[in-house]
Amino acid sequence: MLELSTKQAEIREREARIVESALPMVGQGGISAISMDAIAEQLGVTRGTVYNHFRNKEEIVLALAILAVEQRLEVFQYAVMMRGCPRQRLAAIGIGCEFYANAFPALLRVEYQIRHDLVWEKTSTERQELLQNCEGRCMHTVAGVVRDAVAEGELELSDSHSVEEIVFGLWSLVHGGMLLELTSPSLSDVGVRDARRAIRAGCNALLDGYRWHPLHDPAAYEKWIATVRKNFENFKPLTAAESMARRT
Amino acid sequence: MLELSTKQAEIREREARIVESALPMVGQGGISAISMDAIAEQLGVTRGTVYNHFRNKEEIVLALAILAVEQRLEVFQYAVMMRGCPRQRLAAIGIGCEFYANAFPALLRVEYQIRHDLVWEKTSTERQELLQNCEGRCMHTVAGVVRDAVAEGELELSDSHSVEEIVFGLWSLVHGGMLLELTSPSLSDVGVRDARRAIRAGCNALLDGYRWHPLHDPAAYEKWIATVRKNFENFKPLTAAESMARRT
DNA sequence: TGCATAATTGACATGTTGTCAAAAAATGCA
DNA sequence: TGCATTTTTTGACAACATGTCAATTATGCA
Repeated sequence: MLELSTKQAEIREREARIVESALPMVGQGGISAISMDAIAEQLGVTRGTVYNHFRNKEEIVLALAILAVEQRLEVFQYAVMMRGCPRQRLAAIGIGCEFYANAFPALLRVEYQIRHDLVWEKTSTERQELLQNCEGRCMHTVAGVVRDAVAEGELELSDSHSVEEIVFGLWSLVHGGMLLELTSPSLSDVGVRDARRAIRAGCNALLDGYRWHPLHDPAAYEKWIATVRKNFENFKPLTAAESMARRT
Repeated sequence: MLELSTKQAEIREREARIVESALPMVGQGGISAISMDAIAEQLGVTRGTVYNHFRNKEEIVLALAILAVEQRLEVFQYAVMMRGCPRQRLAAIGIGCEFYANAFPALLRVEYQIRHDLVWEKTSTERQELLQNCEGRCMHTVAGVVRDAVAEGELELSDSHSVEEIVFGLWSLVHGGMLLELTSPSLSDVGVRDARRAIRAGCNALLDGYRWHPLHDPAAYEKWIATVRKNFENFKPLTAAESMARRT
């Protein structure tokens, strides 16, 4: 009984350790930088054992992506709990995205890496669904705030401004902007010094364009995001082990 | 003399053929789907010869990316020539992006693929600079329209709305949105049926948010983009061979 | 303790990349 | 044209990584 739990715990824990040791690799050099050899060596086992947990590299990356999106979801939910009007809470999610990018740069890269290559062909449907479910919950969190805004009369929907399209617009802007910041070496050559600031400005302009009230007020906004940033100092990250345990 | 030019032409032409035959591979399965063997076989030479042209796979991908951005630049310049007020010409560039994505899906994928992996470590600085220069010219084309709008009094700049930040905002939104459309299998699950429409709506809202006049008028907009789309039917694509030749 | 089951190992087959000396072809020159 | 020189091409080779699997070892349970 004691032996059993010891062994089982070891195996369970190893799954998290595999994923953890793959993270810096994929974070730095992409999927192809993952080395099964290196992972095995780091864990003190042979490659065969690693393959016992994950059928291939891609499966590991997918597991990492799930971890990433779970962490992001955690951040979003933390942001959305803050007290403020819907537009403020939406801004908090935006600041949450920045916080996430700062606190978990490798996870951010994984989110981008996942959208490529033959990952989708080589991985199991179950894990893929796990990821999609998680992404869906992220979007749902944002959509909830948009719906609150409508309910409270801050925002009026139209046929070209559905809740989903608004969420998609914000998502695209933040996602695209951060990707450019991360991967475009020539950004500052082109005159964009502070990509984050530009993304925030873009989001505010976008919301103003949707006529989401109260319209952007620089002073009030700066004050609010300072509060939000302060709040995020108390955010408790999700560990790989916790995330694994949660799924069982 | 005749022999010389024959041989040299063959080599020059082969460079384009290598790039062309790599395009569908990377377009489908990412960088790792490029097979030097397959390329060599398609050209009827051995691998060694291919390595004589490009030091490694990544260099080929980079060459493809240059081709892609050159094609995009061609599209942008075509769009920007259309007769209309600055906001209309900017919309034409947006439609140009859609046209580009439809007409050259593999090139679009290359543009995304390039932003990953160890491409930047393994490739030559010269080719990297070629790409950055080309990207810069793309952004410059867009920035020109923004500056026109300012000159004509359609748009007022502020310290949070510089020309560069506006271009970056639009770029992020379109880039991010198209990437999501391309790679997010769960988009329609989440309620986004027509990503392109959502991107257009987002761009219009963004410009309205920047208070770029004339503000969005659905009827006029639809009419204008119909004209633009019609115009694009006469667009003449740039071939790989032309692009190569141009660089010499 | 001993047997059944599960986990681990490491050698192996396969495939791909990038290198390089030798062979072949092209070029230039007398 | 014939020959020497330079360039291009070739194919064999080393290095390396992946994924498989039969044999070995460890564990769980009666």
